[in-house]
Amino acid sequence: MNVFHRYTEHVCQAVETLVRAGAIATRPDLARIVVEPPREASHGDLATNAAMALAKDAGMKPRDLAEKIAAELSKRPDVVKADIAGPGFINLTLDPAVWREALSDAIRAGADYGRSALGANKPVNVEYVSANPTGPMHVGHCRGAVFGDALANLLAFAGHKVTREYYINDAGAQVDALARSAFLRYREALGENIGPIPEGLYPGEYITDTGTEISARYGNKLRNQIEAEWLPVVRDTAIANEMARIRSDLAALDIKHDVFFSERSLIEGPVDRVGATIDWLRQQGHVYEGRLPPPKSGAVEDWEDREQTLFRATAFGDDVDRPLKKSDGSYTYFASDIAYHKSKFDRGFRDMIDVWGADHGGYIKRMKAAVRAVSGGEADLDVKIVQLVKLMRAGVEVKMSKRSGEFVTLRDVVEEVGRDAVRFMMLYRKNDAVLDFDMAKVIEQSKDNPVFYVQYGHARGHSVFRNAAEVVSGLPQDARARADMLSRVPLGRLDDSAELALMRKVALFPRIVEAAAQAHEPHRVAFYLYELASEFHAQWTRGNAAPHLRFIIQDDPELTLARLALVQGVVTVFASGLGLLGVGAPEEMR
RNA sequence: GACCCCGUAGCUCAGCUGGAUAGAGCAUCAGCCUUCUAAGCUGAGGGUCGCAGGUUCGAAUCCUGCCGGGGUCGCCA
Repeated sequence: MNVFHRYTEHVCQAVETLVRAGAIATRPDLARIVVEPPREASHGDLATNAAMALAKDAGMKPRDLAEKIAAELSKRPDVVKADIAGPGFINLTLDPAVWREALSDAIRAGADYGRSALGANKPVNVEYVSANPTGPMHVGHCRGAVFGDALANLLAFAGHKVTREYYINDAGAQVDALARSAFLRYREALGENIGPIPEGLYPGEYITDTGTEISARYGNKLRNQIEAEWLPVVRDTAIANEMARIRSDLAALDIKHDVFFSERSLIEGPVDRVGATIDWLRQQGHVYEGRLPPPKSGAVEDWEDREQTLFRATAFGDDVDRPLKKSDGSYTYFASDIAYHKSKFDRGFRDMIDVWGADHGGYIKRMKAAVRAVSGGEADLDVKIVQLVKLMRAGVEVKMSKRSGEFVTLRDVVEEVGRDAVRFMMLYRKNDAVLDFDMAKVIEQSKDNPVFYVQYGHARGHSVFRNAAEVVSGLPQDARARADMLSRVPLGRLDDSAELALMRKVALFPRIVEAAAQAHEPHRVAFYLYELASEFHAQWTRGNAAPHLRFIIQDDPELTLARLALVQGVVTVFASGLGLLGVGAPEEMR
């Protein structure tokens, strides 16, 4: 159990004791109690808002209540001091042994340090990427991919049973356009001059592969067929090829999925699950035939007022009811998506997270409404929007144009700057804020580059281990053996204030993991790691001017061992935290 | 016109779901290398948290209304 949980319990116990003794008249609700690091280090080790949070329930003034709780907490042998400050904060100064023990615990836990049971093994479905299989992934897809992947890592680490899912949009007009584009390339492969690719089709060169493949497999056979005959054949091959390309792009970024879910399978499987879902909703009274007011955008020329099949989204918080069928009788994208989310519910997910690009923001309300409807209010959908990425090179924006097919692919970026830089920088920003991604800056080996700065912290720790072998003769080479040894060394000599601060920072990691998982915000881990790196580098450099603060003290193996334990704790957190982000933790910078 | 995001130091951004004197990096200025890698560190200056109300012991954080920037509003996905 982490330090913060433990002291939250101690505070609760103190309050319970006071209630039993009659010092507090009414039993307050303890859930609001927070134990956190104080704003300023000078305030002590931990701070709690307990007195302020409970004052109202207890019918007491915050500071009066604080006095009593503080007095109770002072009785603990590990509490050196319990001060009251400001409006009623209780600041605890702890015996440093608490932090030393926390450090030993961290080392002992190793790769599992920070792992939490918060999720109670509850299933959660995280859907991310879900790019159309109509072409290579471009940088725009990158952020959602990395975000979703890191969020899934984080939730798993925080004790959820995570399923990572990709929804393949392999039905609808876009993949038909892909098929037509591939058919042109097929004719081209057979020697025909196809001229320019018509408007509405995909001009990308990449489709020639599929054209060549089809010509090799079918020869002239498809050429004289009518579209209804060749289209499904060409489409299947084209989609398979594009999905293979996407999977390979994802692999380059180390993005993983457990389930690739085909939209087409919902419609063309053994049963029409979209139709079944609509029928089911109709039985529940959530689908009806009706008319809609025209769109407000004013840009719709072919608007046609007609009676159509509508989902009663307004009953679940949306602004208007939403169509489920197009005029040609086929399902709208939304209809499929409802069936898809119903499938998630039927597969046992009560917690769903969808990661979407900023351009889909207007779709959130209706999807949440749909999930409410198909789950009878039992399931919760959180939609995380990742904002645009502005691609830069040395401060100059890299312009991309969809029309000319001139866009920077995900693969280009990964090849230019590396997986680690892409992943870290995509996470070094809140998901709903626009992100500038400078390809020149992220490969810079300097403190201005957060990726490097954090990785260097990890490498620097290992550099200490390499150098320490001369002073500590018995220091094991093997990482596990070393950690095992360091988890047992006496830490009493770690008494420098900066060393204690580092120990506190290490002890904070589990709390960061839980908060980030709860908020669905992996960027918090990235920022935390940056702060940890900052403190670690600072402590290192202090050793320049003050040699007695160096990690390795030539004639003092005992002190050296204690400090190596501190380094081990820091390194453990770097490795663990970077692992959550899917960023490598190198032992040497080259 | 409606809905969604954003607005915090000159710049780029955090701010732990309502707590203390609002933080970090860059930039500026003043310092630190015969070292456990200076690929780094220390210190200083710099803010009416877009504006105006409200909720309460307490608001950058929650509510309402404005202002500015971006996105979306199609039988595209």
